[in-house]
Amino acid sequence: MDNPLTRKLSSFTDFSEEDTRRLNDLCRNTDSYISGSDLIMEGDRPDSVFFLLEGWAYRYKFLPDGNRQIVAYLIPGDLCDIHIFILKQMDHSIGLLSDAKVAAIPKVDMLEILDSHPRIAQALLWATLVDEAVLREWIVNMGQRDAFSKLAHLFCEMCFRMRQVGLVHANQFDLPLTQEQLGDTVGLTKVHVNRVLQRMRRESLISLSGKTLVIHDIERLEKIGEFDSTYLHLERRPSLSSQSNY
Amino acid sequence: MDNPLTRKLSSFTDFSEEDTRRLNDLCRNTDSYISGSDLIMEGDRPDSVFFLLEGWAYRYKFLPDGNRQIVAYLIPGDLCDIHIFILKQMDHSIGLLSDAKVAAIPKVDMLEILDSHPRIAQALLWATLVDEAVLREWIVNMGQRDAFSKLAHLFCEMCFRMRQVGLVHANQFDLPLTQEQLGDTVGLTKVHVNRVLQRMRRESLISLSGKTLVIHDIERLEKIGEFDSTYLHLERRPSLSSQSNY
DNA sequence: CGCCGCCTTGAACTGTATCAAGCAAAGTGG
DNA sequence: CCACTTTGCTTGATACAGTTCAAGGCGGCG
Repeated sequence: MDNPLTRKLSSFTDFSEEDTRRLNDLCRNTDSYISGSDLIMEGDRPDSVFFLLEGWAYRYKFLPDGNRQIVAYLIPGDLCDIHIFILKQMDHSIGLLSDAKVAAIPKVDMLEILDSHPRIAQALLWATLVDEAVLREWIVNMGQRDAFSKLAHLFCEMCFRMRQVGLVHANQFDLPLTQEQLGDTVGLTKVHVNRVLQRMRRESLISLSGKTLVIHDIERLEKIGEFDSTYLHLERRPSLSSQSNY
Repeated sequence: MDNPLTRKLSSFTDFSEEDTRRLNDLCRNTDSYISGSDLIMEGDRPDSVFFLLEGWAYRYKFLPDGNRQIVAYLIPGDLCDIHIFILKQMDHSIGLLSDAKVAAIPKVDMLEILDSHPRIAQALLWATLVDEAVLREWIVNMGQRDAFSKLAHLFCEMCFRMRQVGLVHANQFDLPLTQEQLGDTVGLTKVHVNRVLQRMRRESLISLSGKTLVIHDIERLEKIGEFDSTYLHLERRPSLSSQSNY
């Protein structure tokens, strides 16, 4: 019942009994993967949609010079490309940052659900639109903020997203990233990330050790990162009636 | 007939007579806007989908300090958020970079087409997935490349996109941007953009004056920008049969 | 004509990268 | 269970890409 997909999508709409049952069915058959493995590689043409139930994953691209850029994080409740079957091939890879539990939903099942459960279809569409909004906000982050603000913003975003799926307790949550990966996310070197983190600790903003982040002063962190959560579209829309599933 | 939407979407699929006619109908009623005006503002909840027929537009966000980040360019053939009616409000604004001709497609018409013309629906979905891929590539651009490569990459991307809609002739096309706007796109100051452009001119890579960009050596520019067009998904998929419209 | 937006140039400054080394914790294999 | 390796974190010194500030020029437009 209490699965992260249902939980996440519920912040967009209320599901019928039937909807909820269908969503839970989807998550019945799961596979376990170990940290560090890749779910999908650039160039692949997957025939299932992967849906993350436990653990963290990330989208990334490699560059000719061996550098890597992380372009998104996936946390429990997130889907890897609902409509991947439209494009010819993946233009990026998806790797796992922790051991993970994943449900692979065959294309046909996916299509059937999208057809027969408009409310679910709409909620999934909402989720992909939010993903897009997150990409835009990352561009803002990389283009306009200094190192300190960049990381502050990232931490705020992950806190909000993790909270949405019930994985934050007392402003504390899993963040299974190395400092180098943080750097590859916001376009900094690991050395500089290290120094920024130290400053954050010194200023009693956060604690980060092992794979756990504790945010001590979220208001201040939001201010520093110029974080405004509206782009996450967490609030319910006023009315959902009379909406097509597109 | 020869309208940029049809032309763009044709690079994804072949339309039937009926599809083409419907697409052309959409572009029958157009509005003209002048350069500098805003099509949609952050916070709006538009009830039409705007579709750009002539001219350039851009998505942008303002920051508390007054800085601006450009998060996308829209060129003829591009749509502003097909499914905007899913989200509660716009999380960014869309402004015009030149005088423009725009078709406003009422929500109901949009929904009707999506329902009754699966091939069009699929093509539009393809277009939004490409938009998303472009966002990811921009993140890579901002995170991993130096000023010279950033601008080289941007110019290559715009050249490919403009070519797709038939607006490039002899490697020359409209680029109605100030140096400051270029800077707001890739996260540089206008001063530095200026110096980079001068270097590009000195090295006979481009000419840029007025609002026209000429690329003299696209191969070299691609190499400098590490540009690889696969993320634009310009190639046809092998088979389009037996696909749902999702 | 005179103003204003945009481009250009120069000089000084700084945030972040680079390079290099050391250290601690966690695996790994014998 | 201990040596060994690996991986991630930390620190310092130095270098430079890109910023900031400031001023001048030029072309288009009211």
